[in-house]
Amino acid sequence: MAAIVASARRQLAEVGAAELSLRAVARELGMASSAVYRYVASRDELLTALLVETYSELGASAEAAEAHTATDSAHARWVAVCHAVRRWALAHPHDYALLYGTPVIGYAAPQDTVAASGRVTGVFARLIGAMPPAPPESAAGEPSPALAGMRSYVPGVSDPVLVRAMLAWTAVFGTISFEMWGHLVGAVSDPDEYADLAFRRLATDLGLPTQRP
Amino acid sequence: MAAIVASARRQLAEVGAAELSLRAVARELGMASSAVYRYVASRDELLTALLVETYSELGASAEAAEAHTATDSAHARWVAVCHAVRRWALAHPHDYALLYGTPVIGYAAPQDTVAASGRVTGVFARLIGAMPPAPPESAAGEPSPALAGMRSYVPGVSDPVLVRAMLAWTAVFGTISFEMWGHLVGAVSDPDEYADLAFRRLATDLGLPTQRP
DNA sequence: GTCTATACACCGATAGAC
DNA sequence: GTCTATCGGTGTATAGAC
Repeated sequence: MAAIVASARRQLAEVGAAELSLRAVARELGMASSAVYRYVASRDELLTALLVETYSELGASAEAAEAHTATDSAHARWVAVCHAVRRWALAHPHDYALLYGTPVIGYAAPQDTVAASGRVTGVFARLIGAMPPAPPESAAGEPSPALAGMRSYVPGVSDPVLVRAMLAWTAVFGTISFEMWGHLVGAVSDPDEYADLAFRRLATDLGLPTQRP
Repeated sequence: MAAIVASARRQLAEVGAAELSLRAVARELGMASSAVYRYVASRDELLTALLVETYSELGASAEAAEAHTATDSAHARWVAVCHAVRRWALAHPHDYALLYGTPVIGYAAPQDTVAASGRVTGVFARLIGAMPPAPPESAAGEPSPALAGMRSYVPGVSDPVLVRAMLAWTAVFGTISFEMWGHLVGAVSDPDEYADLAFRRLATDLGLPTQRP
C-alpha cells in the first residue's frame, strides 16, 4: 500500500491529479493492473489517500517551522511558517497543486481530507490568535454572523481584525500560488526577496507582537 | 473556428482543461475528428485560443465594472471591480480555473496569453495608482530592486505601500480561489457577505480615497 | 473542407484461474 | 495476492479519397 501511494505521488509530478492512473501505478510497480485493486478500491480512493498524506506532510512542515521558532515572537513565527509553506510548495509543486490548485472534476473530497487540511490551517489560526484583541481603530458594530466559523478559532476579536486575519491567510496562499503558476512574472524579479517582504509586511500589518512572549 | 472554441469552452465545464479533447469537440459539432485539424493545429493551440478569449472576457467584465463606477471614489471602484471578478468567477467556475488554477502540465503558455492576462491586471494596477503616494508610516529605506517590474506600474510609491498593493491583489484572487475550491468551508458561512467585508477592508487598508476624485 | 480508415496508444474495471 | 484475458470505452494524429 505504501508503495502504491508512493508511486502515485511520483506520477502526480508527471501528469497531474486528474490524469492519475491506476494502470500506470501498476506498471511502475511491475504488477498487473488488476492486482492494485486488492489495495485500492478505485481511483478516487487513491486520490483521497494522496490528499491525506500530502496535507499531513505540509502540516508537519508548518508545525516544525513554528516549533523551531516557538520561543521567538509571534511576528517571527508567522514569517517562519509562511516561508516553510512556500519552501515546501517550491520543493513539491505538484503536491501543492494537488492541495491548493483546481480540484479534480468529478472527485468529491470526503471528510478525511478536510480533517487533514486542518493541520496546516491550525498553525495559522494559532498564530492569528496572538493578534492584539482590540486594536485602536476597532470600531464597535455588530459582529457579523457570516464569520461565525472563523470566530470560533479566534475568539474575542472585532470583525475588522478577523477579516484582516482571513485576508492575510488567503494572501499567503494567493502569493505562493501566483508565484508558482506564473502570474507574478513581469511584476516581481526576485521571488525570494519579494516573498520575504510580503510575509513580513503581513505580520506587521496584523499587529503581531515582535517581542518574545 | 468560433464554433470550435465555443464547443471547447462548453467541454471545459465538464472535464477540465487537461482533459480537453479535440475528438469530443468534433463529436459535439458533428464533424469527423480529422476535420477539426483544418482549423486548429493541435490541442495546445486550442488551449491558447481558449485562454486568450477567456482572459479577455474577464478583463471586459472588470473594465465594465470600473467604467460603471468611474465617477465614484477609488474605494468604490476597487470594491466594484473585486465584486465583478468574483461574480464572473462564480458564474464561470471552470473558466476561472483555466485562468487562475493549476496550469495544464506540459502546456507552455505563449506570449499571447500573457498579453491577454494584462487586461485584468491593468484594471487593478490603475486602481492601485490611486493610493496615497506617501502614507504616514512610509519609512525611507532603499527601494528594493525585486519590485522593479511592479514599480513601473505604480511609480513614486514606497516599498511597504507597493508590497501592500501586491498583497491586496493576491488576496483578492486568493479569497476567490479559496471560496471556489472549498477551502473556506467551516470558516465562512455567508460567502457573499464575507467577500463584501473583505473587499471593503482591502480598499480601506490600502488607503483608497472614499471621496470622489 | 469534409470524409473514412487507420496506426498506435491510453484508461477503469471485472471475471476467473492459480 | 497475483495473474491473464477481456469488455468497452477514451485519446492524438495522419493518410488519402472525394
